[in-house]
Amino acid sequence: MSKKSALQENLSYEQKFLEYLKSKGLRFTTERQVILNWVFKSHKHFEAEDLLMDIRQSGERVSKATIYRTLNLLVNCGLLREVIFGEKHSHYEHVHGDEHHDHLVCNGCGKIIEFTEEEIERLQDAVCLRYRFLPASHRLQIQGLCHGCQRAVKE
Amino acid sequence: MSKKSALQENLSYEQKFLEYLKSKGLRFTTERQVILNWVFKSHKHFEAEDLLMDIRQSGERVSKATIYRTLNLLVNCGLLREVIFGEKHSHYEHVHGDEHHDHLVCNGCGKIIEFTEEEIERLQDAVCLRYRFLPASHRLQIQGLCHGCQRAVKE
DNA sequence: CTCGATGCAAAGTATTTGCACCTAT
DNA sequence: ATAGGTGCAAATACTTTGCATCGAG
Repeated sequence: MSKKSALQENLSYEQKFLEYLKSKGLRFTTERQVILNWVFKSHKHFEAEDLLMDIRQSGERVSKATIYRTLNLLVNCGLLREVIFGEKHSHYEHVHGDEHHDHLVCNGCGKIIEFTEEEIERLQDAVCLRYRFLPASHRLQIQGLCHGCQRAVKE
Repeated sequence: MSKKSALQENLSYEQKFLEYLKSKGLRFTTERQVILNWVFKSHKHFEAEDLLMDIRQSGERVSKATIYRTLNLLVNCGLLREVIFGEKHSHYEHVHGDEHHDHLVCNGCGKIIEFTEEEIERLQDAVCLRYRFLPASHRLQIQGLCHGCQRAVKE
């Protein structure tokens, strides 16, 4: 299993999006191209507003409505996942193949730590089996204080 | 360990709320009394809107603003927990002592199945230890199809 | 050429807030 | 008496939608 280069990854995102659009009879517009590029330019979590700002600052121009419409498409085609961190607006992150991770959310500084724990995933499947439930996705997030913020509180 | 009667439980909720209010120099008003009664009248998950409707239909009168303000108090004093089911508005459920459960959410019929899995809780603590993270609360929810809805899809 | 896409502004939701009046303590 | 509380309506924050126009295939 060789690691894919950033370029290859980027191409595969575009590939996947193109296939999705074609399968639904939708079009690959300039705006969708621009948004796709920005979404996959960094690997951080982001919000619709962040994306809008970044694109505006770069000089390119896409309306807020189109941002929202396109983010929904990207979620539906499996390139993005919506992760909720307790705030009222949506946060998004990239989906990489089958890899799944969960989040530790610091109530102090807002930092988000990603972790994976195979055993928890396995136990979730066991729970689903027990209830004859067919899982499609899941979210696990633990809120608390990161190491740095614990020390800040003690002082 | 004897089971507490519904009456006893209800009293203990009121007790806890009263103590919380006193500790913060807040007042126990008629409106807060009414809301408290309705919140603990049933054991189901509910939303602010549900509560407002129920109270209005009963003939008692509390404004929407007061509902929201009081729900926040009840969350802060540990009597309610906010559970998020992917919708844009908040859902609440009762907190019973230390017992914690998580949710299976059916994308078909909206049914919510509660489950507890000690081992998952234990593994979460292990993860926190690994990252020197101090957990305060967590949410795990699995979305998918319940048994009934799986059959409906097959047909 | 045709139908889907875009931008804009208006409409929705869910929740919070400012303020004048009210009431528990 | 005096903070804190309440209702109301207006304000907010995020997201969706209607519609006239635009552009990809």
